[in-house]
Amino acid sequence: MPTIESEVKQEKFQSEFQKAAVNILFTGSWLYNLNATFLKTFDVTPEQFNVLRILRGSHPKPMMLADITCRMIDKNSNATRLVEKLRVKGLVKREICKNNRRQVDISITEKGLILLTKIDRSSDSWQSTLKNLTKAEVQQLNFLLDKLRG
Amino acid sequence: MPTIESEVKQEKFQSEFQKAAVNILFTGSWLYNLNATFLKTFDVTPEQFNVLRILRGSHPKPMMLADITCRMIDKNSNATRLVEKLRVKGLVKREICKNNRRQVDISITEKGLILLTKIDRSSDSWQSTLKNLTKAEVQQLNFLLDKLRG
DNA sequence: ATACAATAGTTGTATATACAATTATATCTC
DNA sequence: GAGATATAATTGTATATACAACTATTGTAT
Repeated sequence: MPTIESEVKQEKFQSEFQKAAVNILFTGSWLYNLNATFLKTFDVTPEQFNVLRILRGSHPKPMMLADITCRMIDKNSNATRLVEKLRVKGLVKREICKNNRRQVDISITEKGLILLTKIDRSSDSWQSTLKNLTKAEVQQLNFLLDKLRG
Repeated sequence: MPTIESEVKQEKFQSEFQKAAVNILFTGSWLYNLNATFLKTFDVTPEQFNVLRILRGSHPKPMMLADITCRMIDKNSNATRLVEKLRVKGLVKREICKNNRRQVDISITEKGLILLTKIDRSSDSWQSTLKNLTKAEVQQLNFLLDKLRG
C-alpha cells in the first residue's frame, strides 16, 4: 500500500493532522486526474460531466445557473462558460426564462442523456479503483470526511 | 454535520463508492480553497507553499527540478514557472549545476525560511479546521486514503 | 412613479494549468 | 569521435480558473 509519505517522498510530517491535509489534497488530485483521463475519451472535462449529472438529476425540469453553481463540486468554475461549452456540443439547451427574463433555464438534451448513459456503462473501470476499500470502509471514509468539514 | 449530500444538494448517490468519490473531490477542493485563502495573506499560492516546504526539507542541500516535481501534490503544475515565481520573490535561489550543466540546483533562501516560519506560526487557525476529528479518527482517515489509492 | 437596492448572469483580464514540442547537455555504442 | 539515445529543463500554446467589474432585469420604499 503506497503511504502518503512515499507518494510525496516525505518521511515525516509535523503531525497526523498535517499529514491528513496533504493526504486529502493528494488523493483528491489523484482521483481528479484519473477521472479526467477517463472522461477525455468522451470529450468532456470532470466539471462538465458534473454539470451534466446535476442537470440529469433535475430532468425534465430545467435549472437556472445559480442552482447549478451551488451544486457544483468546484464552485469557482465559471458556470456561464461551462454551460456554453456544453451547449456548443449539443449536450444542454439554454432558454431565457419567460417569467423572469434575467434568468436562464438550462436543461440536458437527449444527446446529453445518451452520453451520460454511455459514460455510466463504462465507468466501472475507474470506479473499481475505489474497490480497494470494503463497503464498510467506504462508509467510514464518508463519515470521516463529512465530520472533518464540520 | 454537513453531509456531502447536503453540500452538493443531491439526496441520493448511485452507490456508497460514487458518493465517496464525490466526497473526496469535494473535500479536497474545500481544503484547497481554505488553504489558498489563508496563504493569500502571505502572497503565495498553495503549490508555491508546497514547493517551499519541500525545499526546506532538503535544506541546506539544494534540489533539482525533477526531484521537486515528483514530491509535489499536483504533479501537473509546471515546476519551472513555479520556481521562477518564487525566485522573483526572493524566496528561492537557482544555480546551474557545475557537474551537470543540464541541471538546476534550487534551494530555499533565508527569506524563504523566515516566511515559512511565519506561516507555520499562524497556521494553527486553519489547521484547527481539522480538529473536528480526534487523533484516532485522523489516523483512520490517513489509513483509508492510503488504502484507497491501492 | 422615481430612485435605490437586489438578483441573475455575463464579460474582461490576469494568472494558472495541461501537454506537447523544443533546446541543451550528457551518455552510450560502434 | 560521430551519431543515436537519454536526461533535464524550458518554452509555446490552447484552455481553464479566479475574481472583480459590468449589464440587464426585477423588486422595494417613499
